[in-house]
Amino acid sequence: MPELPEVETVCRQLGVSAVPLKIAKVDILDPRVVKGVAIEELVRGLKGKTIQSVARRGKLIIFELSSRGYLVLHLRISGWIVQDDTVDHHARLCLHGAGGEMIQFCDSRVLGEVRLVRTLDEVSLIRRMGPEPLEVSAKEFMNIFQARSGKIKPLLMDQSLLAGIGNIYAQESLFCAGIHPERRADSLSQEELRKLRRCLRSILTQAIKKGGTTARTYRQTDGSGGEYGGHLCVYQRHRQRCRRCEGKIVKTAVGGRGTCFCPGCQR
DNA sequence: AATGGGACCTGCGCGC
DNA sequence: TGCGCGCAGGTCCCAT
Repeated sequence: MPELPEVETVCRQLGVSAVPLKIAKVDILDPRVVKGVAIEELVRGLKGKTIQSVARRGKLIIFELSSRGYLVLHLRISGWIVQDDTVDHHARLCLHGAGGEMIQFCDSRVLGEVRLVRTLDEVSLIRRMGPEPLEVSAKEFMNIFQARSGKIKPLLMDQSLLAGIGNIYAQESLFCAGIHPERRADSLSQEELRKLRRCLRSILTQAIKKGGTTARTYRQTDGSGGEYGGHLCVYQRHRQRCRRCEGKIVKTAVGGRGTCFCPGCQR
Protein backbone atom coordinates (compact mmCIF):
# COMPACT_ATOMS: atom_id res chain seq x y z
CA MET A 1 0.00 0.00 0.00
CA PRO A 2 1.71 3.27 0.74
CA GLU A 3 5.30 2.08 0.95
CA LEU A 4 8.59 3.82 0.21
CA PRO A 5 7.85 4.75 -3.44
CA GLU A 6 4.36 6.04 -2.68
CA VAL A 7 5.49 8.08 0.33
CA GLU A 8 8.50 9.40 -1.63
CA THR A 9 6.15 10.47 -4.43
CA VAL A 10 3.88 12.31 -2.00
CA CYS A 11 6.81 14.05 -0.30
CA ARG A 12 8.33 15.20 -3.59
CA GLN A 13 4.99 16.56 -4.79
CA LEU A 14 4.33 18.37 -1.51
CA GLY A 15 7.87 19.74 -1.61
CA VAL A 16 7.21 21.26 -5.02
CA SER A 17 3.71 22.62 -4.64
CA ALA A 18 2.74 22.81 -0.96
CA VAL A 19 5.64 24.26 1.00
CA PRO A 20 6.40 26.56 2.55
CA LEU A 21 2.89 26.69 3.97
CA LYS A 22 1.89 29.03 6.74
CA ILE A 23 -0.85 27.22 8.64
CA ALA A 24 -3.81 29.50 9.10
CA LYS A 25 -6.29 26.89 10.29
CA VAL A 26 -6.29 23.26 11.40
CA ASP A 27 -9.38 21.09 11.01
CA ILE A 28 -9.41 17.76 12.82
CA LEU A 29 -12.28 15.88 11.24
CA ASP A 30 -11.48 12.59 13.00
CA PRO A 31 -9.55 12.79 16.28
CA ARG A 32 -8.69 9.07 16.11
CA VAL A 33 -5.76 9.82 13.78
CA VAL A 34 -4.08 12.08 16.33
CA LYS A 35 -1.66 10.10 18.52
CA GLY A 36 0.48 10.95 21.50
CA VAL A 37 -0.84 14.47 22.01
CA ALA A 38 -4.15 16.10 22.97
CA ILE A 39 -6.19 17.59 20.13
CA GLU A 40 -6.01 21.12 21.51
CA GLU A 41 -2.27 20.82 21.91
CA LEU A 42 -1.88 19.71 18.30
CA VAL A 43 -3.95 22.63 17.03
CA ARG A 44 -2.07 25.09 19.24
CA GLY A 45 1.25 23.65 18.11
CA LEU A 46 0.43 24.03 14.42
CA LYS A 47 -1.58 27.22 14.08
CA GLY A 48 0.50 30.13 12.87
CA LYS A 49 3.51 27.88 12.25
CA THR A 50 5.04 27.43 8.83
CA ILE A 51 5.80 24.06 7.23
CA GLN A 52 9.32 24.74 5.99
CA SER A 53 10.08 21.48 4.24
CA VAL A 54 8.89 17.92 3.67
CA ALA A 55 11.06 14.85 4.14
CA ARG A 56 10.58 11.09 4.15
CA ARG A 57 12.03 8.44 6.45
CA GLY A 58 10.88 4.89 5.73
CA LYS A 59 7.13 5.17 5.24
CA LEU A 60 6.82 8.35 7.29
CA ILE A 61 6.10 11.84 5.99
CA ILE A 62 7.91 14.48 8.03
CA PHE A 63 6.85 18.14 7.96
CA GLU A 64 9.51 20.38 9.42
CA LEU A 65 7.91 23.28 11.25
CA SER A 66 9.21 26.75 11.92
CA SER A 67 10.32 27.24 15.53
CA ARG A 68 11.51 23.70 16.14
CA GLY A 69 9.26 20.72 15.79
CA TYR A 70 7.88 18.19 13.35
CA LEU A 71 4.50 16.98 12.22
CA VAL A 72 4.93 13.30 11.44
CA LEU A 73 2.33 11.49 9.31
CA HIS A 74 1.96 7.76 8.78
CA LEU A 75 -0.40 6.66 6.00
CA ARG A 76 -0.36 3.03 7.22
CA ILE A 77 -2.60 0.91 4.96
CA SER A 78 -5.28 3.14 3.58
CA GLY A 79 -4.06 6.73 3.83
CA TRP A 80 -3.26 9.33 1.19
CA ILE A 81 -2.57 13.05 0.94
CA VAL A 82 -4.45 15.34 -1.40
CA GLN A 83 -4.00 19.00 -2.23
CA ASP A 84 -7.40 20.31 -3.16
CA ASP A 85 -9.83 22.97 -1.99
CA THR A 86 -12.75 20.53 -1.82
CA VAL A 87 -12.75 18.44 1.35
CA ASP A 88 -12.59 14.72 0.59
CA HIS A 89 -15.15 12.36 2.14
CA HIS A 90 -12.28 10.53 3.87
CA ALA A 91 -10.36 13.59 5.02
CA ARG A 92 -9.35 13.20 8.70
CA LEU A 93 -7.17 16.28 9.12
CA CYS A 94 -6.93 19.45 7.01
CA LEU A 95 -4.20 22.07 7.09
CA HIS A 96 -5.36 25.37 5.60
CA GLY A 97 -3.03 28.04 4.28
CA ALA A 98 -3.93 31.73 4.37
CA GLY A 99 -4.60 31.83 0.63
CA GLY A 100 -7.13 28.97 0.61
CA GLU A 101 -4.62 26.22 -0.21
CA MET A 102 -5.19 23.01 1.70
CA ILE A 103 -3.32 19.82 2.55
CA GLN A 104 -5.71 16.99 3.42
CA PHE A 105 -4.72 13.83 5.28
CA CYS A 106 -7.23 11.24 4.08
CA ASP A 107 -7.61 7.69 5.35
CA SER A 108 -10.48 5.34 4.61
CA ARG A 109 -9.77 2.93 7.47
CA VAL A 110 -8.50 5.37 10.08
CA LEU A 111 -5.39 3.33 10.86
CA GLY A 112 -3.04 6.15 9.89
CA GLU A 113 -1.61 8.57 12.40
CA VAL A 114 -0.46 12.10 12.96
CA ARG A 115 2.06 13.12 15.65
CA LEU A 116 3.50 16.43 16.75
CA VAL A 117 6.99 16.10 18.21
CA ARG A 118 9.89 18.33 19.20
CA THR A 119 12.51 15.88 17.96
CA LEU A 120 12.25 12.90 15.63
CA ASP A 121 13.74 10.73 18.36
CA GLU A 122 10.38 10.91 20.13
CA VAL A 123 8.92 8.66 17.41
CA SER A 124 9.78 5.13 18.50
CA LEU A 125 9.36 3.77 14.97
CA ILE A 126 12.03 6.21 13.74
CA ARG A 127 14.31 5.45 16.66
CA ARG A 128 14.34 1.76 15.81
CA MET A 129 14.35 2.17 12.03
CA GLY A 130 16.93 0.46 9.85
CA PRO A 131 18.75 2.11 6.92
CA GLU A 132 17.09 3.36 3.75
CA PRO A 133 17.10 0.62 1.07
CA LEU A 134 18.28 3.08 -1.59
CA GLU A 135 21.24 4.13 0.55
CA VAL A 136 22.37 0.85 2.05
CA SER A 137 25.65 -0.56 0.71
CA ALA A 138 25.99 -4.10 -0.59
CA LYS A 139 28.11 -4.96 2.44
CA GLU A 140 25.59 -3.57 4.92
CA PHE A 141 22.77 -5.36 3.08
CA MET A 142 24.66 -8.61 3.39
CA ASN A 143 25.29 -8.05 7.09
CA ILE A 144 21.63 -7.37 7.78
CA PHE A 145 20.33 -10.62 6.31
CA GLN A 146 23.04 -13.25 6.12
CA ALA A 147 22.98 -14.37 9.77
CA ARG A 148 19.19 -14.49 10.25
CA SER A 149 17.25 -17.69 10.46
CA GLY A 150 13.84 -16.14 9.73
CA LYS A 151 12.04 -16.21 6.38
CA ILE A 152 13.36 -13.62 3.98
CA LYS A 153 10.02 -12.02 3.11
CA PRO A 154 8.93 -11.00 6.62
CA LEU A 155 12.52 -9.85 7.28
CA LEU A 156 12.43 -7.59 4.20
CA MET A 157 9.32 -5.94 5.65
CA ASP A 158 10.83 -5.52 9.12
CA GLN A 159 11.27 -1.74 9.49
CA SER A 160 14.03 -2.16 12.04
CA LEU A 161 16.18 -3.91 9.42
CA LEU A 162 15.35 -1.86 6.31
CA ALA A 163 12.99 1.12 6.28
CA GLY A 164 10.09 1.48 3.86
CA ILE A 165 9.50 -1.98 2.37
CA GLY A 166 5.96 -3.35 2.60
CA ASN A 167 4.00 -6.21 1.13
CA ILE A 168 4.04 -5.06 -2.49
CA TYR A 169 7.75 -4.37 -2.96
CA ALA A 170 8.87 -7.31 -0.83
CA GLN A 171 6.98 -9.62 -3.18
CA GLU A 172 8.14 -7.87 -6.34
CA SER A 173 11.81 -7.77 -5.38
CA LEU A 174 11.80 -11.47 -4.43
CA PHE A 175 10.29 -12.35 -7.78
CA CYS A 176 12.87 -10.23 -9.58
CA ALA A 177 15.67 -11.97 -7.68
CA GLY A 178 14.21 -15.45 -8.23
CA ILE A 179 14.00 -16.11 -4.48
CA HIS A 180 11.18 -18.05 -2.82
CA PRO A 181 9.56 -15.85 -0.11
CA GLU A 182 9.89 -18.61 2.53
CA ARG A 183 13.63 -19.13 2.10
CA ARG A 184 15.57 -18.70 5.33
CA ALA A 185 17.69 -15.58 5.04
CA ASP A 186 20.80 -17.48 6.14
CA SER A 187 20.31 -19.93 3.29
CA LEU A 188 20.80 -17.21 0.68
CA SER A 189 24.17 -17.11 -1.08
CA GLN A 190 26.16 -13.88 -1.33
CA GLU A 191 25.23 -13.81 -5.00
CA GLU A 192 21.53 -14.11 -4.20
CA LEU A 193 21.72 -11.34 -1.61
CA ARG A 194 23.58 -9.11 -4.06
CA LYS A 195 20.91 -9.77 -6.65
CA LEU A 196 18.11 -9.13 -4.18
CA ARG A 197 19.60 -5.74 -3.33
CA ARG A 198 19.96 -4.84 -7.01
CA CYS A 199 16.35 -5.88 -7.69
CA LEU A 200 15.05 -3.95 -4.71
CA ARG A 201 16.90 -0.81 -5.79
CA SER A 202 15.77 -0.95 -9.39
CA ILE A 203 12.14 -1.71 -8.51
CA LEU A 204 11.92 1.06 -5.91
CA THR A 205 13.55 3.53 -8.28
CA GLN A 206 11.26 2.57 -11.14
CA ALA A 207 8.17 2.71 -8.90
CA ILE A 208 9.12 6.22 -7.74
CA LYS A 209 9.43 7.28 -11.38
CA LYS A 210 5.91 6.00 -12.00
CA GLY A 211 4.42 7.75 -8.97
CA GLY A 212 3.97 4.52 -6.99
CA THR A 213 1.37 1.74 -7.11
CA THR A 214 -2.33 2.39 -6.62
CA ALA A 215 -3.61 -0.92 -5.29
CA ARG A 216 -6.65 0.54 -3.54
CA THR A 217 -6.82 3.93 -1.91
CA TYR A 218 -3.40 5.46 -2.46
CA ARG A 219 -3.35 8.60 -4.63
CA GLN A 220 -0.78 11.14 -5.72
CA THR A 221 -1.38 14.57 -4.23
CA ASP A 222 -3.29 15.74 -7.33
CA GLY A 223 -5.73 12.85 -6.86
CA SER A 224 -4.43 10.74 -9.74
CA GLY A 225 -3.36 7.12 -9.29
CA GLY A 226 0.22 5.85 -9.32
CA GLU A 227 1.22 4.07 -12.52
CA TYR A 228 3.52 1.32 -11.30
CA GLY A 229 0.59 -1.13 -11.06
CA GLY A 230 1.00 -2.09 -14.71
CA HIS A 231 4.57 -3.19 -14.01
CA LEU A 232 3.77 -5.56 -11.14
CA CYS A 233 4.88 -9.14 -11.76
CA VAL A 234 3.34 -11.02 -8.81
CA TYR A 235 1.46 -8.75 -6.38
CA GLN A 236 -2.29 -9.24 -6.94
CA ARG A 237 -1.51 -11.47 -9.96
CA HIS A 238 -2.33 -14.89 -8.48
CA ARG A 239 -3.96 -17.33 -10.92
CA GLN A 240 -2.49 -15.25 -13.75
CA ARG A 241 0.41 -16.24 -16.00
CA CYS A 242 3.95 -15.46 -14.97
CA ARG A 243 5.46 -12.79 -17.23
CA ARG A 244 8.73 -14.74 -17.33
CA CYS A 245 7.92 -18.46 -17.52
CA GLU A 246 4.21 -18.54 -18.37
CA GLY A 247 3.52 -20.67 -15.26
CA LYS A 248 0.77 -19.79 -12.82
CA ILE A 249 1.35 -17.25 -10.04
CA VAL A 250 0.17 -18.69 -6.71
CA LYS A 251 -0.88 -17.03 -3.47
CA THR A 252 -0.04 -18.26 0.02
CA ALA A 253 0.37 -16.78 3.49
CA VAL A 254 3.89 -16.10 4.73
CA GLY A 255 4.13 -14.83 8.26
CA GLY A 256 0.40 -14.21 8.18
CA ARG A 257 0.63 -11.94 5.11
CA GLY A 258 -0.77 -12.60 1.67
CA THR A 259 2.10 -13.50 -0.62
CA CYS A 260 2.10 -14.03 -4.37
CA PHE A 261 4.99 -15.71 -6.14
CA CYS A 262 5.91 -17.84 -9.13
CA PRO A 263 6.83 -21.41 -8.07
CA GLY A 264 8.65 -21.86 -11.37
CA CYS A 265 10.87 -18.77 -11.14
CA GLN A 266 11.38 -18.49 -7.39
CA ARG A 267 13.41 -21.14 -5.56
C1' DA B 1 15.36 -14.59 17.89
C1' DA B 2 11.39 -16.07 15.83
C1' DT B 3 6.59 -17.17 15.43
C1' DG B 4 1.76 -16.73 15.94
C1' DG B 5 -1.90 -14.68 17.46
C1' DG B 6 -5.16 -10.39 18.29
C1' DA B 7 -6.17 -5.54 18.07
C1' DC B 8 -7.02 -1.41 15.47
C1' DC B 9 -10.32 0.05 11.32
C1' DT B 10 -13.56 0.33 6.80
C1' DG B 11 -14.71 -0.91 2.07
C1' DC B 12 -15.05 -4.30 -1.08
C1' DG B 13 -16.15 -8.72 -3.20
C1' DC B 14 -17.85 -13.06 -2.43
C1' DG B 15 -21.39 -16.75 -1.55
C1' DC B 16 -25.94 -17.69 -0.42
C1' DT C 1 -31.48 -7.61 -4.54
C1' DG C 2 -29.74 -7.85 0.17
C1' DC C 3 -27.08 -9.54 3.89
C1' DG C 4 -23.28 -11.44 6.45
C1' DC C 5 -18.75 -12.75 6.17
C1' DG C 6 -13.78 -12.78 5.24
C1' DC C 7 -10.13 -10.34 3.61
C1' DA C 8 -7.00 -6.49 2.59
C1' DG C 9 -1.97 -4.98 5.33
C1' DG C 10 1.27 -1.64 8.87
C1' DT C 11 2.33 -1.57 13.40
C1' DC C 12 2.06 -2.62 18.24
C1' DC C 13 1.48 -5.79 21.88
C1' DC C 14 1.24 -10.18 24.14
C1' DA C 15 2.29 -15.14 24.69
C1' DT C 16 5.08 -19.01 23.66
